[in-house]
Amino acid sequence: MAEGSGSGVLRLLSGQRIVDALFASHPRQMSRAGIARATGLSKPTVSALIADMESAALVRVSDESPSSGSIGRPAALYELVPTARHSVVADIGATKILVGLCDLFGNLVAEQELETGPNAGAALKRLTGAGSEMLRAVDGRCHAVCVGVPGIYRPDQDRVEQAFNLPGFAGLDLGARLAEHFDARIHVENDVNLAALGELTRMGDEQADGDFAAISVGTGIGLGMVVGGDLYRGGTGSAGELGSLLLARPEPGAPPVTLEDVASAPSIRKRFGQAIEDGHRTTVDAGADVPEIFGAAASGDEAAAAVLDEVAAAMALAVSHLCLIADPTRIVFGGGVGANPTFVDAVRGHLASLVATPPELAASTLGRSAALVGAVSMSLRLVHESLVAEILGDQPR
Amino acid sequence: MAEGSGSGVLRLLSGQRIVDALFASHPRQMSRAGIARATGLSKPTVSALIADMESAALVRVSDESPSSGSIGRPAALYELVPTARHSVVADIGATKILVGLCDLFGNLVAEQELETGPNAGAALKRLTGAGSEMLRAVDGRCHAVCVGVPGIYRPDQDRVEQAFNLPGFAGLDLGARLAEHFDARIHVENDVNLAALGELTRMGDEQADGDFAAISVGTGIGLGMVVGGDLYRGGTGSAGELGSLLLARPEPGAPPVTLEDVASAPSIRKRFGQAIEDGHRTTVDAGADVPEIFGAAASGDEAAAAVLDEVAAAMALAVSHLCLIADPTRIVFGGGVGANPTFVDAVRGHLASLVATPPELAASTLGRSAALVGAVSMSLRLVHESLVAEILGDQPR
DNA sequence: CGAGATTTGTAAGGTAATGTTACTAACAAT
DNA sequence: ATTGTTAGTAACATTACCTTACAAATCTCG
Repeated sequence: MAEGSGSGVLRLLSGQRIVDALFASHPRQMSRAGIARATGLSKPTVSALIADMESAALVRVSDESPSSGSIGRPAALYELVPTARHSVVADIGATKILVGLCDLFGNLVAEQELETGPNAGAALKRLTGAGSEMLRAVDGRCHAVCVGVPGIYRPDQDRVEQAFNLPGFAGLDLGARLAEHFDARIHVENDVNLAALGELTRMGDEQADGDFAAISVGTGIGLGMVVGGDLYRGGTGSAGELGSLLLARPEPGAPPVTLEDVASAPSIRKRFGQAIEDGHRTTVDAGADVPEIFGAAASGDEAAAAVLDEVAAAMALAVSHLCLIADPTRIVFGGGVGANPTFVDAVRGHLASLVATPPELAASTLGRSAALVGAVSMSLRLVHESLVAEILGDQPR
Repeated sequence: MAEGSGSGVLRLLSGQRIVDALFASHPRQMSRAGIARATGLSKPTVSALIADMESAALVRVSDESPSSGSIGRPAALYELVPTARHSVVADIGATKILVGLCDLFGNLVAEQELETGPNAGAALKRLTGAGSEMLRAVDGRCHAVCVGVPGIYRPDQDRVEQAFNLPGFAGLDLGARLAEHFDARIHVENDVNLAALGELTRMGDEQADGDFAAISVGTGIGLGMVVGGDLYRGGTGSAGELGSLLLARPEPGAPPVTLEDVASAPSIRKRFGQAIEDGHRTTVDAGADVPEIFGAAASGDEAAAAVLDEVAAAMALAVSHLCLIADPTRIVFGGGVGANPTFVDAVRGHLASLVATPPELAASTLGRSAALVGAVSMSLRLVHESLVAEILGDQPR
């Protein structure tokens, strides 16, 4: 009842240190003596905790060659069991849902693409069904579920909001719905935020020292930020609504011009058509899609170049605001428009004249799976947080 | 040597829980039994730790009436000794330096105003001298020093940068200089960031659930943000350079127009003179200062109202960007211009048409001492972090 | 091929810190 | 005066750690 500090707290701390050391080592194998050196714990302590973890099937003795070549008694190398826990990850998009299953190390061991369709309930059922099926296939327990949605999710109210591309999902209590199917830690997150997390993990952990932003430019425009290793969500969960950013003070009577009105994929196509009507020369069809337009711009097409310049200038202005307010050290552009290197180059050119020390700009290499990679990363965080407590806490006290 | 988990870690955790409970209680007095209830620790444990803290003069038995009126044996009420530790706080401004001394609870027990002067070295000497004198007066030890500067401070390099109003401070290794005079934890921080922290503490801890921003508008324009209770500094420590924000895409050849070009105090005065030249009617002198101009605008003066409208519109546009990118729940305006309620009202009016759900806007009530209050708050954080370790860690092992 | 070196892992004992139980102390109310 | 209630303490048990010492397994060198 007392829940004091003496009942296992220290043990959990020590266990966490061991698991952290195992995750951090390359390759993820260590002898107990090595763990003791790495963590500062004593050898007997490590042995005792490892024994518990082994009986809980969290770690096992590796089959590897017993590290021949070194002097002394050969070590018994322990490694984490990748299948000890699985997580279901998903990215709900306007037309497709990506579902995956990842193991303790974040390896995607299964992946599937579903139709979103018009009916949120049916889509959700397909999602949970696919996830459950994947779990059954590996005969695994589910430890965490992380789902990305193209809208604002308020964790305190468990409601999806402003998911305009997703009929039926508005107001949905997605967390509770998922909890009906999975006895696991549930996490719902904006898809652009997850994409930012995905890009960050792809970059390698070491470059993640500064603050980081990911801008997704496609049908809409969104911004995800990672601050000090954690996602930044803002006071009401609606940070990063970059698409609604005003490019200039609205004239009285005239409708305001937002970034999305200039730099989203539909706007770019419309502006290209307009540029041709305005008499700009071109070799491309007026109904071209964005990659064609940008490709033409890169090879000197006048109308396409004019549009690209206009679009990049608008985005550069928005990025300059972002830099002055939030000062990220690196920005990755993703989405159908943003991942285009021609686009990023053009933005970089404009930005140089707006900001004294512009941050690094890069085009995403993850493509459509950025949010799913981010969901994996988020799942791993959840696992790291609670895995040790679950393993060691359920011991007979 | 081993530095394992067993050497006092648990004791520190328990001690921290006790001190936290004491700081959180109102009034800051608790019996040992009450502490045991509040922390979940057992009574003997609490007694042992309190005994150590009492012998270290961190806590003492309160003189208060022994809580008559309640049944049972009267409790010995313990309280933190406010003078157990002191912190030196300072706010270095362009013309004045505010120096203060605060106790364990953040009460300012001494305060003094110095001239900044043109010589950084001499100013620093006056500052440290005043601080040392205050410490001598209370016969106290210095636990933390927190100093605010009007520029960017990079903790990793210990350098003050972009302190344009502060001749001699550019490139100064302020942290090391302070460490020469005070054997204490040293913290140097941008003054606007400290002001944000000050406004936050003034608001009361409870309103601080969301994210919070403070915008200082005076000779220059700065932004400080508090995210999840912590100051947000950005990737290179230069987040919040709101003054340089561009109000529109710069026309080729023309100089870019920044927020500071419109909404800083000098710009406002200049624009008011311009408005009169342009033929706007006025009852105020053309060389009026900002409070006079805003006062006239409030009572219907045409030229002043035109300038106020222009200034507020520009600020509202910048705030709209801030809202879409960072989504604060509350913004406080400080500084000579920003603290003016007429100004805040005008910005609020413009913002309503730019943002769907605008955050709460308020004028600062702290005035010139906002940064000093923030420095006190930051000092208390430092004290909270290291106080228990210092008291309990120096026990004979 | 055997002795020494070297490293891993285990066993035993000691220490630090906590919790539990049971007790005494002090006061209010009946 | 007795009873009840709450505060604080003393003694003991428990947890979980570290240290020291030692056994086990292998390599190296003479």
